[in-house]
Amino acid sequence: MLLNILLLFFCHPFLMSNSKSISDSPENDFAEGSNFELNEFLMFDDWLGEDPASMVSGSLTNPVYQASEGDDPSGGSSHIGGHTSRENEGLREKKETRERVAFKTKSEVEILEDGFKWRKYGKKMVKNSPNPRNYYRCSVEGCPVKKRVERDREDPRYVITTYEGVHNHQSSS
DNA sequence: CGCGTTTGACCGGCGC
DNA sequence: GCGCCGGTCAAACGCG
Repeated sequence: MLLNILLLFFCHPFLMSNSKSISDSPENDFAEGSNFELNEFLMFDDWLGEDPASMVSGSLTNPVYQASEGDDPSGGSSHIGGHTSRENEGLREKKETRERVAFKTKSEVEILEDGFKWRKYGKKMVKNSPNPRNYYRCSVEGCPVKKRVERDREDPRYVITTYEGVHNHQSSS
């Protein structure tokens, strides 16, 4: 688990800068683990078109994304337990913003300070969850990074933060 | 006045 | 084709 974290941080520079900025800033009280603790995290590299259940890294057994589609009676459940449209992977060629990382943290607040400036651009109520989902974009002009923040469906104490893309600049704070 | 948030509209993909 | 659903836009608004 720890090896996974180190390896992933090593592979993703923007994650390294995130963790560094958290530990460097003394005003972040949750950096010491008082009311903020990183319980679990999921790592997706080139996530699109993959079965999320197969992407859950090593020792993680909590199916975050499976829970989000568990009991949809309206036929909305699709790619988790049901069919997998793997044949589309061949034709799938998307843009560069493919890397996705999902963190599941235990926090009372949803605004997790990670060293970057974010601008909210959307909010949605998702199906199967009473909690809204917030969409943020990196404030730096030209930076393609987005993130979405939502509360866990069945554990409102947890916050799921999903980063998408790689910063093309230094952290700003 | 500049920048961020809010919030309903809009849009594209997908299943029926 | 229609409607649902997740994601994004953008105008209005708020705040320093």
